[in-house]
Amino acid sequence: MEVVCNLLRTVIHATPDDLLPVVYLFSCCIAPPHEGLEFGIGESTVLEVVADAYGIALDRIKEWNKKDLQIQCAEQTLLAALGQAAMYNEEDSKLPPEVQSPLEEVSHLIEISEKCVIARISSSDSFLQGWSTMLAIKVGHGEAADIVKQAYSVFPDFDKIVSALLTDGVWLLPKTCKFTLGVPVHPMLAKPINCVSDALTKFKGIEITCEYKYDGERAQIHYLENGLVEIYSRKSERITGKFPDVVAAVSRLKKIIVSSFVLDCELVAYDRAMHKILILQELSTRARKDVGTSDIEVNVCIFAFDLLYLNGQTLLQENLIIRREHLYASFEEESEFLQFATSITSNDAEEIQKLFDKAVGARQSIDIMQKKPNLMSGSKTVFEVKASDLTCSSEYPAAIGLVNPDKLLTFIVGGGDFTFSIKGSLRGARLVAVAKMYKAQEQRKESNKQSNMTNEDKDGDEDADKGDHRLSR
DNA sequence: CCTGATGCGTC
DNA sequence: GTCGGAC
DNA sequence: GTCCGACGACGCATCAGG
Repeated sequence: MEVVCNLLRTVIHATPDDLLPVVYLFSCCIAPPHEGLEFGIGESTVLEVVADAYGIALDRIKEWNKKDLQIQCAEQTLLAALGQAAMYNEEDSKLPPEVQSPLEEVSHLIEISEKCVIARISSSDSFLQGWSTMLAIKVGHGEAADIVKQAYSVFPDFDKIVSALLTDGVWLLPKTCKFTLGVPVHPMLAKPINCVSDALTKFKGIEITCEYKYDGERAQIHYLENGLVEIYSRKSERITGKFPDVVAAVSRLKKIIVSSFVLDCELVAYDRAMHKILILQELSTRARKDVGTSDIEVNVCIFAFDLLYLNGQTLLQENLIIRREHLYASFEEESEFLQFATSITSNDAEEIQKLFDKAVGARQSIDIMQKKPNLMSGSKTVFEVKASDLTCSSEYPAAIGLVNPDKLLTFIVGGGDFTFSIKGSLRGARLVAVAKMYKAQEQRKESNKQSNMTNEDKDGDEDADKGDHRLSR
């Protein structure tokens, strides 16, 4: 924590322009999730790079990978290893004496990087903690962390948040970075419990509200003033192209008075002839890219359960009951296309149990959930902000670097930038960059080691490491 | 052109 | 989505 | 309790190889 704090402090003082890259470095991503920028590096890629960098046959690497090497979380591992390797300084650059073969060296790097990654990621939002702690120190207040977290949960865009922080400071953050149409807010997730009575115990004395949790795909639908529609998935990926029918339905079924909205809903496969909900598996057979309205085979019904934004104004500060009223008032139900999620508000155990049984009995794939207490008690705090809301997507946990708009891939490591221009396809270009990076690092270490070894022992594959190089935790 | 391996998203 | 370990 | 990783099933998208 202190290290993170000092790092950020130093960056802000010395090279404020680097703050954004550093923030991305810490937050394990290269762009806001809805922009769809990804590294696209998987396990096989890592193996290729490793093979290439060491001049070892790919087949052999693959064999090792099966048995001894245990490369997991490929992208995270490799990138972290690269970053860590690049950060070696004179004192630290010595490999342990037992590390002899290239394979062991790779394993060693992976091991180091694993620690690095764990240290960073396992403290949940260490980046934000450091951030906010630092800011809190700066302004002599302990609330900074919450403000930053709140801002990010509602407006997950570091580009804007960082620049707003630098120019206007943390206290204005709620104003400079607020919920914005077209930027998906982190969805509120349900938390599993064992039975209805557990929930009642937990929420004792608080009025609660319950609703069906339909078995489909979570969607957050943004409708802009100009009629443009965007749909975002649970992980804030833009999935508009997968659901042209939903775009049409939502445009048609919004009431006249509605000029813009953000609808939180579940997209459920639906048999319109039979008026029947279909299982999730049916939904998953839909094509995903550039779907035309005419070639849709599996229809969906929108089960709407929340309205986060309406006619130019956020509803996030309202409680769930109010938001529901807005929801009901803003759309026409049409059973084949859009339905409101079945719900009741009650603290009577039997009534709730009845709804639960109905959900289970009538439609096997539907269960029931309870919203968070502050959402149903009329509290002003609508979207509870937790550390988990800030967790980066697990898919790309350790992106070291970022892709600039001008198509440069930049690695920010070891106090220096390594920039490679992108040629050809993005994917291929990234691989080249990674490979170059790796080789450059190799050379650096080579010259550091000097005295040791005449050359890399390319054939040093004998029995590799029996030690525990696995990435266990 | 088809096919299997791989990647990656959904739950 | 579930599970279980760490705090 | 909370957080966060590992884990599983499934199906589309993509691409290398035949």
